[in-house]
Amino acid sequence: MGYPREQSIQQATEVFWLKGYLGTGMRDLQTALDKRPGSIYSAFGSKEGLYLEVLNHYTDVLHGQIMAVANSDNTLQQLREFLRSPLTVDDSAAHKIQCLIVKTQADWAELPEGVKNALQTALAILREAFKAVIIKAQSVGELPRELPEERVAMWLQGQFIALRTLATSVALPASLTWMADKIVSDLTGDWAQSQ
Amino acid sequence: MGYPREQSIQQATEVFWLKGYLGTGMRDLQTALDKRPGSIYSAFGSKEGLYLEVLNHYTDVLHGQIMAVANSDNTLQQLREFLRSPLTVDDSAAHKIQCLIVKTQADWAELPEGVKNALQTALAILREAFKAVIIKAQSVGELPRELPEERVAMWLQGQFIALRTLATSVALPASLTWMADKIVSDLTGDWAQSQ
DNA sequence: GCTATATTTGAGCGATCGTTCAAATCATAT
DNA sequence: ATATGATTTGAACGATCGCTCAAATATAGC
Repeated sequence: MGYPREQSIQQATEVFWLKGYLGTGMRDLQTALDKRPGSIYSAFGSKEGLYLEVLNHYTDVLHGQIMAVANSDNTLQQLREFLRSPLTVDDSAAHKIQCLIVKTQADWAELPEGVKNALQTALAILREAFKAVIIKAQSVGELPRELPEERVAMWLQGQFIALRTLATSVALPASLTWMADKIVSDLTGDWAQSQ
Repeated sequence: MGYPREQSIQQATEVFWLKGYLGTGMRDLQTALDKRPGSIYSAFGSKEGLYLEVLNHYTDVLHGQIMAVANSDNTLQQLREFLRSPLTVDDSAAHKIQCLIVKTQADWAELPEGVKNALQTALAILREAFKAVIIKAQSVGELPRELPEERVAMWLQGQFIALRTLATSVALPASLTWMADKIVSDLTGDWAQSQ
């Protein structure tokens, strides 16, 4: 019975993504999964346990997207499209633009210790994927070799966070795609002065 | 009796900033303000009413800081220091790094309508202040006149958000000040290619 | 000192929170 | 068909949520 578990995680992702960790109640999850509390608790242990599986799945998907950029040729072109891809969606899915990790981080002080640790890990994993993009771009000659990869990776993760956060409150897609382009442009910009 | 009201707002700011809107309970506020529920409700009407005053005060302060940059000479130098200023604090005040507006935005789907509107307004006000910085920098010749001011202002707001968000999870101040410098550098970078 | 007004107190309201668990139901093998 | 084990059900627990309001207290004018 492994399949309904995957399905439950996806349905739970919808709810946590829309309402956040604190904002999501077990009764919201019961409705979304169409399961009664006992089933959910026997399958996932707790609200925290279910969220951790949701977060893992979310991180896996995002990690896959970024690594696809890193494994492509013309890395920067793929990065540009990755940054641009989900900036405009219909209103019913608007909540899926914001980064789920950042969204959950906002509740930091009230989160269970396990969730806090998982968020830190997820951020580090994705930062590593961004670093892989930088290194790949260097290896194909699209970026200079002497970049500080760690810092640029953090910077790029910040750009991703900024884009997704702005996209939830700025209703001008043209401005956002312009910004996505500027990010790639700033990556390839003159680095001598900022070393 | 205007003074204790100011004081209450500051104490409430501490709590909302630490715990977020959903994460803050009336009992947290009762403890922080050292007031019983009736007093708080007669002074502010509701949890939402108190939060709105907190948000206004926060926005005023931040707006003042950004406009001080816009009203200075050597605008870009001041901007650089504004971006760098609060990136390293002692752990007990770590929550004050994150932008309170962005933090509250994370609870979007569960917020009262009045709070949602106030957040949108606050973001727009601060974006306008960032635009004033851009225009001032143009007027003193630190930035080219032909910039798309609206978009650059949005981009700069995004950079601010990214810096403050990263600062809550990345424990390397040197990387963050490096990023602050890069932001100013990217502002003055070559713009011909990204138009 | 006394009265009138403003403010604060704190017990407690109904609703919802995450969670539990005995009982009912489903699945499988003989 | 029937017994056995796995799964699901749903009522209900104690705790906490935002909030109310009659009573107690503080303040001000005369």
